[in-house]
Amino acid sequence: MSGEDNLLKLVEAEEADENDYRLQEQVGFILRKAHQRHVSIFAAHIADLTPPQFAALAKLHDVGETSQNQLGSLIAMDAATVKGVIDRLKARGLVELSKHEVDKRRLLVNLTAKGRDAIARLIPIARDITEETLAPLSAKEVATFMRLLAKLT
Amino acid sequence: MSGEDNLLKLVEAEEADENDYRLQEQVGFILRKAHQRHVSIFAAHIADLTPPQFAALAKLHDVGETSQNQLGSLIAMDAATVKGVIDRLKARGLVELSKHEVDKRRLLVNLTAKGRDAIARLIPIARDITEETLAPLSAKEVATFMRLLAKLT
DNA sequence: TTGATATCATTTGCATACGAATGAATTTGA
DNA sequence: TCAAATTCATTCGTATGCAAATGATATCAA
Repeated sequence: MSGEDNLLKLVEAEEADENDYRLQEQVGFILRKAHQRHVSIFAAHIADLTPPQFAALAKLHDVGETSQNQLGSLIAMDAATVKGVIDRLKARGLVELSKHEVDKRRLLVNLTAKGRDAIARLIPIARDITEETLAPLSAKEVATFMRLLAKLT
Repeated sequence: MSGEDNLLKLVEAEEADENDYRLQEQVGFILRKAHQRHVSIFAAHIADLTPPQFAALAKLHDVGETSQNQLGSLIAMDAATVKGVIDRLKARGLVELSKHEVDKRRLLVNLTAKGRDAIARLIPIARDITEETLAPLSAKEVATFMRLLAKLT
């Protein structure tokens, strides 16, 4: 085999490599689609709340009063994002805000009675949403998938 | 055991059920976090393009000229979203638009020379991004995870 | 004590993401 | 054929999501 042949093969290999890139098989692309599907299932069951809004209420229900930023870190939202979510929940009377007595930087967030009612009503529905999202998998597959997905975060 | 006891147990069971809801273990919540992590890894490797923009270029590189909506369906974006993405790629000279000669409703999208150069340069980096995203998993786990993730879409 | 750091929150700007409404062009079907 | 339905694209409104800049407060350290 000549040197030219080797060079040609090398070039072809590189080009094949590039032509071979399959977007549909990349983890980021599928992750984005899986997330979209989940959001769509969520919306079909809970029309008046988004997943981030639900997450904020569920976490407040779980831990009680917290500061806005602390809540954000508990539900994986940066300060700018959590502010918008909390503002909208406040506008709807589901949470209420107050100032921290000691640390004047902190903005405390609490569920209102209406917020507590809402989250109590929605949690059983949220279970259905989880179930429907995972419906394409068998019970065993669900366990495997959740274990591996958790490793990716 | 009295009837009151049974009723009490039932009520407690329901409340325990609700108190037991663990947001951090729900597939939607973890999916959102996994997606966030991927986007962050992507941004660390490719600063001047978002994942959706990259997806549009990669798909155009793959299939060649298509209509805007067709491209959207290939990369899982609705019409409103894909318009914004393509507008920004056009503004940067990475794609060009033209009207379909026969079907005057259609807006055709093509890579420019600059767009082709960009995607050719970025595809190897995109492979690194996929690899880093999946780095917490072993090779075997990657195969399992990708198989199950694909079943969810 | 006080100056440097760090934390909490807000604001701005940009980029998805999608429902709903609209308009133009095409296709279908009675 | 022609009215109804469909498709393609655009626009508007709302909601994440994040980087960067800013201001107020709190903490740390020399």
